[in-house]
Amino acid sequence: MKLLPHEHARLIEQAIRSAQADGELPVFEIPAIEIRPPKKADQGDYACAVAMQLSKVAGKNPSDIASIILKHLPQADFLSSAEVVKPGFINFRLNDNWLRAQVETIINEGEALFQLEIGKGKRAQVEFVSANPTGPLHIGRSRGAMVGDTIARLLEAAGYTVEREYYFNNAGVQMANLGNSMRIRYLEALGVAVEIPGKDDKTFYHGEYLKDFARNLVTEQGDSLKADDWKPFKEYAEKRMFEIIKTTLKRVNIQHDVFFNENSLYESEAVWETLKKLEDGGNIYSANVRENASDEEREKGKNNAPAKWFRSSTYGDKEDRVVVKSDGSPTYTLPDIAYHINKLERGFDLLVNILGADHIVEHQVVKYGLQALGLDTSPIHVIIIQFVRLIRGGEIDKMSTRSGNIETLDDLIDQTSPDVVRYILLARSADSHLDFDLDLAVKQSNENPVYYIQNAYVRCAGIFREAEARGVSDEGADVSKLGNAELRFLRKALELGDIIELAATQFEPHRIAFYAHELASTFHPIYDEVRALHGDVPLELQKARLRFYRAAQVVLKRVLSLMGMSAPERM
RNA sequence: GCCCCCGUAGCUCAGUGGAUAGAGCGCAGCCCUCCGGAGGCUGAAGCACAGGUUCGAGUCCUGUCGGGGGCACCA
Repeated sequence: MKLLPHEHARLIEQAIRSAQADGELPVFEIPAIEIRPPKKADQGDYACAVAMQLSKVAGKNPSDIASIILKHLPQADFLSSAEVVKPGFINFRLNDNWLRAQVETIINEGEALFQLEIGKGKRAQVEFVSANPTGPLHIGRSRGAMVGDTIARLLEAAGYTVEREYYFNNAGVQMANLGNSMRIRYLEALGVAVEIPGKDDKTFYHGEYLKDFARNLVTEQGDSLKADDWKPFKEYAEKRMFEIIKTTLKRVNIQHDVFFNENSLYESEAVWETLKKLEDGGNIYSANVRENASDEEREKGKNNAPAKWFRSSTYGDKEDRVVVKSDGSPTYTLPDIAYHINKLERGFDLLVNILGADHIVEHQVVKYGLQALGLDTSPIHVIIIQFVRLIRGGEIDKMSTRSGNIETLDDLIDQTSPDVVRYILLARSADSHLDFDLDLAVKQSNENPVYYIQNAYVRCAGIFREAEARGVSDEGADVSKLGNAELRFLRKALELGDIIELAATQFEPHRIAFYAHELASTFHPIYDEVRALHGDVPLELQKARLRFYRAAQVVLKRVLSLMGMSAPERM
């Protein structure tokens, strides 16, 4: 299906070239031509402001330029008119018959509606969630989950072959803490007198889930692990936790293709090879404090054994970073650089990484590391997600996995629905903080935009149930009978391709969420106004309108599926 | 102190350097003898402040003020 802004832009470009060939416009380099629907319907269906931009290089006033462009504008089947307006806008109107014919095009394309070719033959990877399996997913992570999965869906729609990846750290301190916590719960479940660490002990995971695991483990293994250290407990808890996380994600339609664990970077020696490469490039030095440290830091670190520092300041960092601690173990940074090297080596054309706002600095350091190794970081795109605050009873509810007082994604789904959770977490720009008002999401779920959007689809489904009961079919319908109301919806429907393109290339999945709402709010008045099966409507018109609702249903379903939401047949 | 994000309607947020800045919730009214009410229509109400760039700024730049987050030999 055509992307109309590109089609219009091509016409204008041809017109400018033609005018230049005729000497009506001077020769200049033609800029990227932006076409978009104007804010007001009476300004046409698409508009172009290029004449204003060209005023200086062309040495003419915008209106004259626009008129010249118009004079040279080639014919196009989708256009009915083009006109020059005040300062120099060129406003286009779509041809109504062409628009009506799009009903059939939409139905034919079906679930592949606006399947684009931007990423044709290219492979993309989206890494998201990537939470360590130390507890159930909480709302903070969930936002990245919805954003990441929706970006993946949009990239697929843009033509990419997409892999969803989950990176987790099963080598670090947190996982050892998990093992220790599990071990304590296991001993507790056995009836051994163990001291349960207090709430302020940040090395202990207080969640109820570990108690459950412990009871299961006692059932499975009895007291045979009584004398073991944390390791088998970590293995057990990790495995169980992942089952839970995967199950939770599946509830909201998310499935990763690859689970990549940090351990494998140690097993393959990639971590140490990365260190070696950095050392070979002269990027590493050994010292007890960083070079250029302040007196205060120097004093504080003077008794430290030497650590290995990455001279990231060479690449623009404000200070150097430790990559190997004085005890010889690497910080998170080193395996993370190794991981990104691994990603780049896997040959993806596009690497999208969804991170929480607390990872900005870390990611910068990784990037400096890759640059130090002379790698091209241009395929990597990082999407920083701002925090989610849970609002309950008008109060801000701070979330932390380790406090035990967590609001999990599962809880949230239980209290609302997978579709509601997906939509609310998606319908916000990643740059904005998101206040998730739990009371509102639960109490007012009947007035939720999610239902408003889905109801548009449900209404189509209802019409077809009724049509079937009455024996009315849309086979062989004559879409030329469709009226202005239906045309309004079709115009909006044809913007879907532009939204997919924009959202996929800019990694802004919230755009599809807002579009979905706009599309629904275009639909509902029409549904009120355009009766398909009413007794007063002639049969041929009934068929044509049914055909229209068939197309509307296709568009609505496509939009819902791009957001990973269901398209229910009934409410 | 330094770094990142945000300041748009009473609240929560959209808005790609273009024309008269949009939605949801809330508020004030109105509409269902419909195949289909988790619906439709109308109204009140807004770009934090000050400079700058530009033919044109909510959008870009600088500063001020306000809110959130980050500044470990944690991950």
